[in-house]
Amino acid sequence: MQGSPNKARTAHQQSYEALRDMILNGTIAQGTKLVEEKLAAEFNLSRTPIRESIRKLEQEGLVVNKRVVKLSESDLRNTFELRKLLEGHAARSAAIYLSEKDLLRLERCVEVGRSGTLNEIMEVNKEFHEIIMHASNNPLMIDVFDRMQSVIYLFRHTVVYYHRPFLIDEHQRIFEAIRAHDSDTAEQLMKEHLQADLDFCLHLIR
Amino acid sequence: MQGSPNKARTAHQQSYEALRDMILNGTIAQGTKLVEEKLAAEFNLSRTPIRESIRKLEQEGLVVNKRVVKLSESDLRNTFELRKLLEGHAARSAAIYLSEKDLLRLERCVEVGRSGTLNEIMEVNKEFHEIIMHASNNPLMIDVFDRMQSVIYLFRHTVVYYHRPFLIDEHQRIFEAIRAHDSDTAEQLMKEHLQADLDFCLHLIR
DNA sequence: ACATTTTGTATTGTATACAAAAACTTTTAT
DNA sequence: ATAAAAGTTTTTGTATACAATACAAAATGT
Repeated sequence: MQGSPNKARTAHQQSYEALRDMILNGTIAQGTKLVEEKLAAEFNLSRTPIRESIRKLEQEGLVVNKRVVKLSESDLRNTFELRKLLEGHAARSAAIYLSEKDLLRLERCVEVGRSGTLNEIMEVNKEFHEIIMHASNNPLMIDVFDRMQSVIYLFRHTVVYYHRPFLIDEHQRIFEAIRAHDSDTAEQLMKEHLQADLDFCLHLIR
Repeated sequence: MQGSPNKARTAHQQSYEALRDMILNGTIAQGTKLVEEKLAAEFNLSRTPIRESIRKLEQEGLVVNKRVVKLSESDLRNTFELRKLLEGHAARSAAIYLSEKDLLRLERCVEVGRSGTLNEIMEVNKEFHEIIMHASNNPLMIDVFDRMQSVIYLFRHTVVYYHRPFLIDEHQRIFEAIRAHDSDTAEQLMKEHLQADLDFCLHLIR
């Protein structure tokens, strides 16, 4: 999909992605004011495409009032509350509708989660949740989920990096509930899983 | 806050609102291609602010690929599925946390819903759902809800205009469940209420 | 010393011009 | 007549200039 490092992208797309990545990996610190002209100079562009990038980042919630967000504890809580709703619902759908092919993909995510490198684990963690979210079959919900990804990323980083215990065991149990078409359990386990993520994050940031 | 009809809004804010309203009330037909220069001429502005307006409408889902959306049956279903999730959850919170003041406001919405003019009914219908949504106390969810408003509006119009039966009765029962702090019932009733809305809309558009 | 106005500077908002790309037409070859 | 190619027009993307606004600092009066 987006894997091809296609150079035929427009300037504002490129600068958007570059800016987003810089925010996500901390190159641009939280709270920094984004000044159009400065960034334009830095990227060797005019203000016009930079402007659009910033607007998009604002829509995503990564920029508020021209400043890079400072994520607070309540942002964390709010994000996970919404995730529990969306992904809980999606897990339920997955238990009913998920294809054989996607079941195998899920299983592989669990396996790699046990044996992979740190980067691989982060990768399959993301994939695990994506596969389930897409099972909702509701493009609107998927879109909301996608919009949250950047913010989620900032947190997920900590979760995996600090090796949260039982993370993969929880994935495994969710996977099994989905495979068994047990929708109530799948939803329940997904919500508990996200709650555990939240608790772990909260524990870390204090 | 925003009640003051302040004329100190920027050009792109004004053109955004104007465009949105034109789409919502059908002045601009669904499927119409939005051409920046044409609109700029029409509004006596340059392309720059128009561009921003269109981008924002795209984020809201009212414009796709430079064309005004044609809402399909599955858009309708997807929207209501997400609403059930968000507003069901909010109704639950409302049953637990809603203030006396907001309870009174809710009650008034039900009353005006029985006795008001068509415009008043549409107004309080919106307010009823807003009060409950805000009880979620989750700005992120409220934001998602707000973003859906334009699309919801297009549908709500039909629902009230064609006098869906039992609409106010359902509001009344939801209100009573909230007042009684019965969160399970409140959530359940809200979901049923939205499902009934959906069914009514589906019935109409066929 | 404190509040208030004035001035200057930084930053965003808007208009305009031109280049690149996309969408349409017409022409040409099969 | 149809499909490909070339050309034409429309539309979008980007750069730049200037105007309006917001912000901070200095100056002025109390």
